[in-house]
Parts: sequence; structure tokens; C-alpha cells
Amino acid sequence: MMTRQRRVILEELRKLESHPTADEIYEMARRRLPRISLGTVYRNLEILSECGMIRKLELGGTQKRFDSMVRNHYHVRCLRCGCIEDVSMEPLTTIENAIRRVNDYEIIGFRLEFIGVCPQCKKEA
Amino acid sequence: MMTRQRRVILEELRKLESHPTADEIYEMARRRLPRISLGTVYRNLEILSECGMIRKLELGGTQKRFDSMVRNHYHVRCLRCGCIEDVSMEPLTTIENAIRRVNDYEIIGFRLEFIGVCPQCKKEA
DNA sequence: TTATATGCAAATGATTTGCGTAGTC
DNA sequence: GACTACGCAAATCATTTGCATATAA
Repeated sequence: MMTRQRRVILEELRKLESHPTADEIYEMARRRLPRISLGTVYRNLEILSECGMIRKLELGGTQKRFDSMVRNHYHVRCLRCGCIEDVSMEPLTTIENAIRRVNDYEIIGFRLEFIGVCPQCKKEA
Repeated sequence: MMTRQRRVILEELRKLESHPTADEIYEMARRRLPRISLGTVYRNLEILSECGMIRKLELGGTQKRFDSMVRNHYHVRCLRCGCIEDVSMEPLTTIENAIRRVNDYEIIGFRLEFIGVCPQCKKEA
């Protein structure tokens, strides 16, 4: 069911290169639909990520993050300011191949997050 | 300050190969110190991981996990039951080298988590 | 029309914090 | 004795859920 709310959430997410939290998405959606509720945002983010239209990122920090880029890619997170960016890097075929059988698990995928200090914070430090 | 509480938490954590949550550690500690509080457990886990004596894992799921193994290693998480295990696998020198400069960040480390289905759950499925 | 989604508010679950007392160095 | 940590309970923060109403197909 493509409701107005769901469409707006999806559109707003697609405008961004970044990885907003649920409440950031709520603020963006609210500019277009002032009566939308935070609960609706959470519900739709869940549904959209279940059906693969967006990606839910469970990276470090207390809040989950979301992005509209579904292709496999990696992230860097800044230790200092917490900002998160995509990593431009050829796919790590080494890992992709190495994980076929790990600990006798059936491996479905992996999550790779880099941790470091972003250029901005490097300057300030 | 090595209090009785802090020592017990550390000892209990070192007994395990697994990656317990704060409340699991609380239960373990409580068998030896019945009056210990959950707040104390959280405070000590924070302090111990800050000074590098244990490791705080911010993997998927809602709860943080902790382990006493400080050397760099990776994890597998089961999609179905949520259990988490260490991965026995030679260090991925490919990544270790590849990450020296990513997106102009100063890279300090990375977090790698595999996702799959554990042997137990494979049987049940 | 009928299932599904919404807004609102209250509930939940993990973690953190304030405060007065107790323990460690 | 001074500083740090403790136990307890209340507070906080992100997220989820119940319910009566509204909306999309």
C-alpha cells in the first residue's frame, strides 16, 4: 500500500547521500506532511527495509540509520563527531569469497564498518 | 580502583568464550555478589572497556555485548536466534592494508560482522 | 468495501544518572 | 581522610504498540 506518508519518506531518503536516523527522516517528512507521526515513520522504515527498498544500518551508536542505496557497500564512521559516509572502494572479493563457510554457519552477508577520524575533525584536532 | 564488584565482573567475563549482554553479566555477578546493582554493572563495563581491559561490541540487535578478548577478531551473528560467535579465520590482511586511507579519513580500525544462520538453526529450519 | 495504514499517546526495553552512603587506597 | 564507587530508584532515549479513525485499492 503506497500511502502518501510512505512515498514521502522514500522520496526524502532518495534525495540524500547521507544516512539519517529515524527522527531526522521524521523532520524531513514533516516539512511536507506536517501531521505525520514518528510512529508512522518507524513503521514505514521497517516495512521499506523488509521489502528491500531501503537499507537499515545497525552501525555503532545508539540509533539506527537508513539509506536508500541498496547495493552492497561499506561505511566509515568518525570517532569524534559520529558522522557516517559511504566508502568508495572496490568490493572486497577477498571477504566475499572467504566467508562462504565460516564456523559452519550458512553465511548470508556481512557488515563492515570502518572507524576513524573524518577530514573535518582532523583539521579541528 | 579495583572494587570487589569490578573484579567479579572481570573474572566472570574471562570465564566465557561468548559475548554476553550487560544483564547476562549482571546475573552472573549476582550469584557471587547478591546485592550488586545493574547500574554498577553498566558503570564498570564502561570503565573496563575504556581502559581496554574488555571489549564493547556494538553489533546488530538492540543490546550491546561485551567480551574479554582484546585481540582483533571478527564475529558471526545468527539471523535466526541472534547468537554470536567468534570467527576462526586468519586476519584479513587485505582489509587491514586496504583501509589505510579511505575517504581521506584517518582510519583507526574497523568492525566486521558476519550474518548468517548457525548450525543449530540450520538443523531446525 | 475491506484490508491496511495512520495519528496519538502510552508502553517498553536498554542504558544512564542523581544522590546519599560505603569502600578503597 | 579523600576520593571513587556503590546501591537504589528515578530519568532518559530510541523504538514499539494499542486503539479508534482514515485511506488506498
